[in-house]
Amino acid sequence: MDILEGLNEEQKEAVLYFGSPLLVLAGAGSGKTKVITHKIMFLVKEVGIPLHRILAITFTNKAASEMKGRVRKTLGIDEYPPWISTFHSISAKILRMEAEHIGYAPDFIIYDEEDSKKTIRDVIKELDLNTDIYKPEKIKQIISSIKQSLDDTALEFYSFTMPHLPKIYEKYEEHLAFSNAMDFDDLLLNVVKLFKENQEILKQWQNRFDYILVDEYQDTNKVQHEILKLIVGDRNCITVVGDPQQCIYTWRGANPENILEFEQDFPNTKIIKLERNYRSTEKILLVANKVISRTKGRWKEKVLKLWTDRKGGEDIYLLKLDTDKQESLFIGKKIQQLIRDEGYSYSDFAVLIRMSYLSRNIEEVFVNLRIPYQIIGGVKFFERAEVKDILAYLRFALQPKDTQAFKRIINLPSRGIGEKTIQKIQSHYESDWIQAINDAYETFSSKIKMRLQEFLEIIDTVRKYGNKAPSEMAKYIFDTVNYEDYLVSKYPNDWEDRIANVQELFNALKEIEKSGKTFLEFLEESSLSQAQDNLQNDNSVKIMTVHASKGLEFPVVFIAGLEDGVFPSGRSFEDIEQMEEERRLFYVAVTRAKEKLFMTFSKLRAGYGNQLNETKPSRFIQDIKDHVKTFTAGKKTAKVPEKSASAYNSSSKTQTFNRTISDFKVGELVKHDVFGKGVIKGIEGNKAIVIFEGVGEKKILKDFLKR
DNA sequence: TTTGACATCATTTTT
DNA sequence: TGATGTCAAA
Repeated sequence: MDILEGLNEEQKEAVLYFGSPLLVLAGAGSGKTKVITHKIMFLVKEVGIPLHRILAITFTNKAASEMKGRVRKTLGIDEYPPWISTFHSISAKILRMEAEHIGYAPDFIIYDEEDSKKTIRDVIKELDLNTDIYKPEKIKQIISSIKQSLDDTALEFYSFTMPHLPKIYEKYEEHLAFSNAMDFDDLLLNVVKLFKENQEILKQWQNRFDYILVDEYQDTNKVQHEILKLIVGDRNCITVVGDPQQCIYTWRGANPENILEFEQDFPNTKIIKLERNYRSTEKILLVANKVISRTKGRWKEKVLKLWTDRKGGEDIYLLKLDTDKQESLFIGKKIQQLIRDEGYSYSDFAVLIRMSYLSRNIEEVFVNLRIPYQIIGGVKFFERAEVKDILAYLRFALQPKDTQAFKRIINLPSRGIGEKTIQKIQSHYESDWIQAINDAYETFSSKIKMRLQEFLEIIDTVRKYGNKAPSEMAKYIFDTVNYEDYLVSKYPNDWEDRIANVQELFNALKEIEKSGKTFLEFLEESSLSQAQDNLQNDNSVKIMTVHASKGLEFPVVFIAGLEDGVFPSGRSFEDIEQMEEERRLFYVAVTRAKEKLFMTFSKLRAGYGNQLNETKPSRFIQDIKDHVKTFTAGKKTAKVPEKSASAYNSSSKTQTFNRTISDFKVGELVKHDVFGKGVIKGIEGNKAIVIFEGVGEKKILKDFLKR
């Protein structure tokens, strides 16, 4: 395959540019991943850089593995490129190799969000502080933002209201250290520390890579930026690709301005803009451009303006519904209708939402309508309590320093070991929890001794075989602790689903035995797994948060819940910066659509419990209302332009759905609103197989055929 | 000391 | 809805 095949002028320029740092400002759907893949080809084939000396950083694991596959295929090689990965995975890889230099054992454990929060809660309790002032959630956020920004002024700032904050921070770090654990932020931060404190090691890592590429650069934070700066050094070997308008992770330390300041850190930066969009219709892009042109950001003049030569396109609809149930129902029915009428399949659709809990209604309706769907995001597989429980046993056996794993399982299922016993054990802690139990052992009553003995025996067995046969050990744990009974009594409503999840965990563990991966590698992968990683290419409608939709595209997109307080989120009301991010988020949502775009909002929406609350339409609607067809479902209201409402009604296929029709015969000539003329090839129940002129064969509900 | 029943609370987005 | 905190009984 030719390196420049199928690329436009700007893309070619970006691929071939070499000699100084390159910043590619690439709008949504402008082919930025393509540019990166082709650039890797160029570097290997033309510049002569060995593939394993190229470091390519993507935003998701899924993007990484897709890129790996593509590079492998286009270069016609067998092995997978080793250094295409996410920031977090690469950092973990580096830290495993260099752990000793920063005072960690190489088998450190990665604490997920829940583990970290629990650790902070423990610390706050230990220090006997008031949890109304010292809220674990908030404190986790503060610590996280400090670690992400390499700047501890926030510590001072919040110390006015929380004088013990520095103490909590310090204790939290201590806890992590003695658990031989790192939180997500540490994975990045420790790489910076490692490189800054060990010039020799930094040099070695610089020497490992001849070129560095970064995708989705707009969502990198300060630490990630720092890692890049360190690895690149004073060489000219970096290309970053991104779009400030798609920066949606400022709450994780990213900043749309970072990308614009790239030039300052990397002198002689060449900038190439990709504004030609290959994804969406002109009408969709018009709305997208409208949304983002209202931005108040300082970098307003640098906004990319997307254009396409896919002129026209289908109208974009904005629907107002009475209740959230109706909203879901509309979406479901519309999907079915488009499948029937226009030959779409389930996998062509995505429903985008601002918050994961909005998926519940939609899910319910889809179940009723028998629409196959997949929810991406929400509670992830490895975050499910039952999965974490079993994994915690394995984790603890592997790493008996792991405090959160220990606390999770020591009394699960209940074996009569409560808070006091744990405290006593903790007071004997020196090297790890097993040692602590043994040292505290003699102080306990015979009953507790027995229980601890049982626990230690389980752990001992798992320790012996855990690495070789993790799936066997998972089953062993499941049986020995009567985990099934525990699930049944704790979750009388959905224990079956939960057992199925455990079953799935067994399978996943079996897989690693086959693939030759270690259990530690598996653990690492699972803790760094992302929402998109589970995305399957099956024939189902995808329901996901806008965040999870980053980088994806779909022929038909629904954006649900366009209400003030939902989208934009109520949390963003007082903060201009946050509101700007909501706007960018909306922009990302709109630009996922290739052909059709529907936006919906509901007058009433259920909050927690099941209480219906009145809503206000999203303020973003104001910006786009001239470019979309608005209508109200059900009753017409005065506010809706007469024309639009009637336009919908006349074009609404659902209205014509119940026509009674006499039977068609094979060979009969028919007409269809969308596909035009055709001839019936066969009949299957209420559907007909029709060959349409210039369209081909389609299965169509007879109701939609005319003679 | 531990457990389980009950009340109360809050919900963005995620590596 | 579900997760967490509080309190009295075992």
